[in-house]
This record gives sequence, structure tokens and C-alpha cells, in this order.
Amino acid sequence: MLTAPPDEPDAMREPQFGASFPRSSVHDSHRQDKQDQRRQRFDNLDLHEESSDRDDEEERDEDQDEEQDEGGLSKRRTPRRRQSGAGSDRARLRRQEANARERSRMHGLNSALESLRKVVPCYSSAQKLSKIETLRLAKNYIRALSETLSSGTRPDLVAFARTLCKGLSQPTTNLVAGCLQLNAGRFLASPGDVSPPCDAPYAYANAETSRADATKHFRSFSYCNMYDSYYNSASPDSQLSPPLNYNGMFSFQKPDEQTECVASCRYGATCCGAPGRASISRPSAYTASTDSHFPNELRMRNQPFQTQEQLNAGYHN
DNA sequence: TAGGCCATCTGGTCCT
DNA sequence: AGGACCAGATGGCCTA
Repeated sequence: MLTAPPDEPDAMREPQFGASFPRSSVHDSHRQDKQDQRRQRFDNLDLHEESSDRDDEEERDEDQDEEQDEGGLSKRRTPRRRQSGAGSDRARLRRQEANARERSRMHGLNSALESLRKVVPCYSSAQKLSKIETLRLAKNYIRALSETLSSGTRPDLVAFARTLCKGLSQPTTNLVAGCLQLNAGRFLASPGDVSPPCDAPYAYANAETSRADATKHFRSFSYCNMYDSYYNSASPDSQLSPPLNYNGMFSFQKPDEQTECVASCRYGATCCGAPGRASISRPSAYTASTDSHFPNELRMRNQPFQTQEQLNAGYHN
């Protein structure tokens, strides 16, 4: 089953609204058991019979095999020659070894993807993003950070969130909005239609269930919380910290990541969490403004916003 | 039940 | 020759 429209050149671009993700990982262990069973079953398969059956089919379909996909991409697979005796055993062994390698390779790929999940906004081990959504969100995250860095202007959370949610599915958009405590329906509506996110803390676009899902698994985020936590210590119940690093100015980090982050990040900020979620307190160069625009804007505490050149200078020196 | 996501197997292709 | 990579096929699980 395709995960993207066939005519879509970029599979990461189109949202899949209504998709049933993010998916819970609570069944991962169960899934692992099933996978082991399946693997055992496949390993015990008599590949001679399987090969025979397929060869029969291929003989029947040999005439149609000449056809090619649109675009000249031939997907034809040449009929396999049936092997027998020692050669067959050897082939089967090699096939099993190849399968094991492929499993290992895919596990490595999934491991890398899991690492990616942990560094994009809204990470949760309890309710993780799908692969495609993780890649989309990561791409948007990089883009949003790059745009902020290159603009050299004071960041705007709504614009940041828009970039972040571009092309994401509605559920994921709601989750990101939940992390930001933004109104997903409003901040994605139109560039000029920006309403203060704090007027309705959880007015989600589609359903209350989305709101509940988001708040259940993800620590809520807001400049209000940032501001508050700046003057308060972090709560001790930190477990998971969705990293939301907006140009390095504020972020969710695990407690054990704070030390090095503080050391390396000149623009560390502070945020705090919703009940049950991590709450981080870090030295901040910014404070949230308390005027009518709050919390759409950030304000520097001790220094003006620096341009990209100034930012880079800190690293180049 | 349909659709989405996923893991796995599999054969083809490319590279070393 | 063998391993890595890729994409198609398949079937299971989950959710709306």
C-alpha cells in the first residue's frame, strides 16, 4: 500500500490527513514476539516448494513480464532457474544469511530513525511519530531553524510553528501544536490570521481527542511556562523531554543533557512542563515579554537579538 | 472493515 | 563472489 500519492514526486511533501498516527509503541514487545514467530516460520519454509510455485507463476506470466512501468522503469524479474541438491542448499543458506543481514540493516535504519525522533520536537517514547512523519518533521525543523538563523530577526513562534507543521498530517500537526500550546487550526489558517495562542490554550482544529492525546503524552510548551520556569527550579520528575530547540534559544532537553548543552549553547532558554512531564530550567538569554503580544514574541534578557553573523562568530571564534 | 503503518522476505542491481 | 542497497510483495496489527 502506498504511503504517498503515485503522482507525488516528493513522498515527504504531502500530508496524509486522517492517518492514524502517531502510533503508540506500547505493543512493540508484542510485535517483536510476532516478528520472531514470523521469522521462525519463514526460516522453516521449504524454499524449494516456494520456488517451484513461483516458477510456475512466472511461466504463466512470462508474456506479460515484458511490460514496463511508466517512465521506463522495468520491474521485470527474470525467471529463476530451479536449483537442486547442494547448490540449492547453498542458495538457501545464502538467502537466509542475506535475510539476516537485511533485518540487521533495517534495524540499524530504525535505530537511526529513533535517534532522529529524539531530536525533533515532540518526542515521546509512549506515542511515537511514524517514520514518514519523523522525516517530514525533521526536514521542517531544519528548515525552520535555518530560516530563523538566516533572517537575523527576532523569531516568531507562530511562523516557526507553521514551518514546522508544513506537510505534516493533521494528527501530527495537532501534536506539534500541543507541544507549543498553539491553536493548530488558527496558526495554520493563514499568515495574517494570527491570534494569541494563550487565549484558548487547547482549541484544536479537529477534535478534542487530539488535544487530549497531545497533552497526555507531551509536555505542554509555552512562553508563559518558559518565563515561569526561568525563575523556578526544574521539577524532579523529568523523564522525557521533547526537544524543541528554536534557534538554540529554548529547548526541551533531558536533565543529563543540560550540562553540555548549557556549556555549548550561548542562547539557552528555559521551559517548564505540564504535569507528569519534564521540566527544565536553564540559563536563558531570553525572557518572554509580558505585554499584549505575549507569548508570540521573545525578548532578550540581557542582550539584543544577534544577527547570523554574530551568531556564527561565536562558533568561529 | 478499510486504510495506514510496519516488519520481513525476496530478487535485482551496484559496488568493492 | 559477496555484501549493501533498493523496491516490490505480503501479511499482521492498529485505529477510525
